[in-house]
Amino acid sequence: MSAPEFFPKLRLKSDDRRSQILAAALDVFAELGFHGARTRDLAERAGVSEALLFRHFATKEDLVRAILESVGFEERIGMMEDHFTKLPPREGLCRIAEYSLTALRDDPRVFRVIFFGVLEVPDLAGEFYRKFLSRLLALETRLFERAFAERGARRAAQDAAVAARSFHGSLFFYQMTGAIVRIEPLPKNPKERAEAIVNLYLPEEAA
Amino acid sequence: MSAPEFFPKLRLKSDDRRSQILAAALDVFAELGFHGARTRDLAERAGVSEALLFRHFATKEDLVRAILESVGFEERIGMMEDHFTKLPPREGLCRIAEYSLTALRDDPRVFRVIFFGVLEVPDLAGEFYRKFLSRLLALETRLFERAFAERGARRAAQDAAVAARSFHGSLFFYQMTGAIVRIEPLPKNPKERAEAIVNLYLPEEAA
DNA sequence: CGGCAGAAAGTAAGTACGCACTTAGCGCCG
DNA sequence: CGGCGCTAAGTGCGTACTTACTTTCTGCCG
Repeated sequence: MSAPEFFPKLRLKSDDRRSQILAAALDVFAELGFHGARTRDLAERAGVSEALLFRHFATKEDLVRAILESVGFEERIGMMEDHFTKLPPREGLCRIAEYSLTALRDDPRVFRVIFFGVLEVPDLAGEFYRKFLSRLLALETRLFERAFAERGARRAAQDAAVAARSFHGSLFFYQMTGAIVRIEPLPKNPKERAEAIVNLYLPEEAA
Repeated sequence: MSAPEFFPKLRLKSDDRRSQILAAALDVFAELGFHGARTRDLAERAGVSEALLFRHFATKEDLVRAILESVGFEERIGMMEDHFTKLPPREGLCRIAEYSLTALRDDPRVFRVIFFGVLEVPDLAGEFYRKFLSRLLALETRLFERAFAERGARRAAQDAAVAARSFHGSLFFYQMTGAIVRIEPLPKNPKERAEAIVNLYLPEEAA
């Protein structure tokens, strides 16, 4: 659990305190998971009393939800949909993979909180799928459809859906082992690895 | 939680009772997760008192460990290593995929317990990686190495490791969405889907 | 075949403690 | 001086695990 952060005990504006608590909570939830994190830990890490914590967030579950909200998935996925759809499909997929691997390297905490949340808070699983995963899968499926079409129409439409799921699973592997099991080392160079992964599905030489 | 099972209240031999408790626990842990399952639930489902439960398993954590033990991973993976290494690499990979998808369809509970255990019981993550995942990855890597070698030595050795991880991730996707999120439907025909997945990595026509 | 001792299977009723969440009130800033 | 930020000190409930005790089986001796 380490020492509580050493904030000078200032009086903060409500919003500032709120986001400071959120930041601390991201840390603690990532380390300990939802059930593992005690409200005491959360308050301590933020350098405030438990009472204040409950003034800002009615329940512990609300706090996780607020974290996931603050990450801004909706916008991020929207942005991906906007930008990557236009790209050549191969590149679109590279960008998705690179984006995922980079985010993972830069801050695995977010992935940990998601995994913990999805497993430990039953409602969150479906919510996450609806708001995020299903949209990403749809985007990936469209990209694969186009990629397959470009290389001769040998493949059925269903193949693109299967490819998208397998591809997304590949990214999953890194998220899971990098953020949760934490034994496999994360790829040093996300861009390079992203291309290597896409190459498995859409070999360059065949282009 | 549903009604407690309707076992006639027999006196059982220690070993029989033990495995009956294990069976019930598999059910409950799969439904509720490690923290979510109360020892009360576990006892109720098995139709015995909590005291008896603790006579058989010293702690709740021991009980999960015993479940994972009873699944017999060590033997299963050993068997895979023995049999699948000899096969043509493409077929070996198909069999691994098929095995995973079939097991998932037949009893997702096991996968749920693993996921929950790995996330909620920190020690279990490393343990699981060492005993199981790393060995499977090694097997898959060897198969990819051979497959790549057969099709002209264009690829570096590292590629096989990346391919194995991506491939395993693809299986992961189904385990995760099938067992945890439970929105995506599981593939109806595991064998067919297994081949479709392997095809993405090693297209038939190129053979 | 009793019958009886001792082990093994089982339980009802705790216990102690950890945890999410409250209450009642203090003091600083505008 | 009013209200906003903040806290010390609860509260009560849920839960993993125990204790102390009863019931049933088993094997052995006369």
